[in-house]
Amino acid sequence: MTTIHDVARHAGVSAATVSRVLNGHRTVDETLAGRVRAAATELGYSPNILARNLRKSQTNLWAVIISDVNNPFFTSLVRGVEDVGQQAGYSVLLCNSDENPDKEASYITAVLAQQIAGVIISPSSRPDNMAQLVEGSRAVVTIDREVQEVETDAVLVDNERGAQAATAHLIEQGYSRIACITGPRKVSTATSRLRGYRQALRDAGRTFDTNLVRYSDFRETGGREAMADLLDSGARPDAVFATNNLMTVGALETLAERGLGIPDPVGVVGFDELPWAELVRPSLSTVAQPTYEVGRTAAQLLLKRLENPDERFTVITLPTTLNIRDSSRR
Amino acid sequence: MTTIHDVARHAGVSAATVSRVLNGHRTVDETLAGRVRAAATELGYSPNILARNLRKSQTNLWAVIISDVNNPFFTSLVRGVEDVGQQAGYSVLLCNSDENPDKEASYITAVLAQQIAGVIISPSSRPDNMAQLVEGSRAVVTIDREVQEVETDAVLVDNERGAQAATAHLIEQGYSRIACITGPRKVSTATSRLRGYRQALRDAGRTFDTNLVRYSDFRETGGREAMADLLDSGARPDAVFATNNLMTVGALETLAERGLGIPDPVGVVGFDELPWAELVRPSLSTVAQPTYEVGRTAAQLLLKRLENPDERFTVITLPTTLNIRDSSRR
DNA sequence: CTGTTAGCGCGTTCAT
DNA sequence: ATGAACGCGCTAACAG
Repeated sequence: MTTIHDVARHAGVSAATVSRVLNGHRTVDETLAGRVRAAATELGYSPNILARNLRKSQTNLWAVIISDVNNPFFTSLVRGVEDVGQQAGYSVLLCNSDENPDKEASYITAVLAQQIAGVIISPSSRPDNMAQLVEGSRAVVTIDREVQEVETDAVLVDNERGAQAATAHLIEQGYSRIACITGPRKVSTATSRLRGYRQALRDAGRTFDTNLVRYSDFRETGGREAMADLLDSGARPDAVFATNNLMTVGALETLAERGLGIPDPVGVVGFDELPWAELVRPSLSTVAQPTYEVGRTAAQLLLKRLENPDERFTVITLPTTLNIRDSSRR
Repeated sequence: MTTIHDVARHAGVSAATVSRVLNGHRTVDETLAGRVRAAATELGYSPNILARNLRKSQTNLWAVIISDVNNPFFTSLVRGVEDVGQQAGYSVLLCNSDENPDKEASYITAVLAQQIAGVIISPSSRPDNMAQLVEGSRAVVTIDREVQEVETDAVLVDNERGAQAATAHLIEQGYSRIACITGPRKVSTATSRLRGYRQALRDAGRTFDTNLVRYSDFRETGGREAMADLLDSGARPDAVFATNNLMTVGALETLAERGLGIPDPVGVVGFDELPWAELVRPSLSTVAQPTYEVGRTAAQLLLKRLENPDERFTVITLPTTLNIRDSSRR
């Protein structure tokens, strides 16, 4: 392994000068700099990242803490992050919190111990985790979900408006008893989307009926059970708006089991795109999020924050798109 | 930040002793060890991983280099790796080579520079990348695809037998002109699965017709185009076996566009499970791989290799399962 | 069994 | 503008 000293000796300068050249400090004479660069390539020198990390008390790593790697929403997002990070010389650590605040907490501890340069997180329901992360980390960008208690840069999507559009569309198609399966009460995406649903009902002069609302867990099983409960409870829904992709899948499964047709007698719109929404029969209407863009944007915010730690926080809200397909069209 | 010296002073011992206690070297007197542990917790000491990394010339990181983060096959696998790695104190870096050997090469360089402890890789078609990785890295486990030129621990699935079962099933359902859409000629999964297809035809006394075979790229678009080409070429397939999930999706899209019914007039079986194969209509027959298990097993092999670098290489082949659903049953 | 000593390779003072 | 010297925090070799 060739070190900075080998290069220095070979170029006839000091190690300090080599370091300066290699880090682009422009206070070095051009001829010397040339000699250093020549020596470096000749010896096949590449810097020891571990030594640099220790010296700077910082890695060139980013962490992305998400709640489910198997959810295509997150993988596409991770890819956006990775493309930007890679470009800027960062590697991306993937942390899968599994919607479990304890697992999240343990990842946060690990991230702090590793002296990760920047963190992108879709926070779980426990605000003190976030507080600890923000406290101990130099750069944090929140994605997907808002956390009231802690201020950070953030990239969100317009959940309320998306949910409203979805619900309004169901109303406009003539559905009258529209149910909503939403996520945990403490997760902002669940409440925003529920708010949008409620707003659409209000706009149409409908009453908001809590019998038609279920709080679930953003998972497939949860969606399945919520749908079953809606059907069994006497609420008699003729349409359902599910506030994430996995719960939509669960709801579809229940409807299929019960032999209920889609879009008649029951219409369905989901939040989040499914990867092969066109292949599902009937094809599935969804509120699509710009997932890759969310990742890219978050990564760009992270880069900015690392360059300029004292700037004011930025919150970017990206729009959703309503994709009307067969499951809600009658 | 409290260091090992602070703890040493507080416990009235030397820094070396503290280090020994914290790393479980059992040559320390129990009373001293107790004092050290007490001092450590009292001071809220946590070791500086960056310093340890430099000293040991090794990180506590694993890298997983895969060809497509958006493919559910890989995300489930990554999760298996992560669950094991996390347990053993490793964090997992996700590297997305995108089926692009250049991207793969650049990740390999990065991995070597970072002094990553262990690497799990689904290799692209360029063997010298693998050679370089194995040369410079202390522990490498190959997954999914074989590489002839380089020997490593490996976790594979029984591709040939899986493909054979799928094809035999189509034959048994009475399909007579069974096409195969497979992957790149240089990727072992593509050739093994093609071999299984061929074997099943031979077993049934059918002739192998190259007009019914297409080499594609394991992607959705590739599958779509290959299917279109099969239909347009005059090969008149009445069934198709596609050798990965994304190409299966592509093939289904083409069939839908052309208004061709499934399973009649065209039967379909895919390799790899689709996340919501049951929701696709008609539901999709597949050869399922134990993806999570592949990840777990690879991670366990990696742990073993790190503990015992000089053992002989292990190659584990896991079985597949044929899930017969509606797309191939007539 | 424990303490002393000596780096790991780098970036950054502080002199010159 | 350049070099000498120092230390980031830890672990491993050696000595006792």
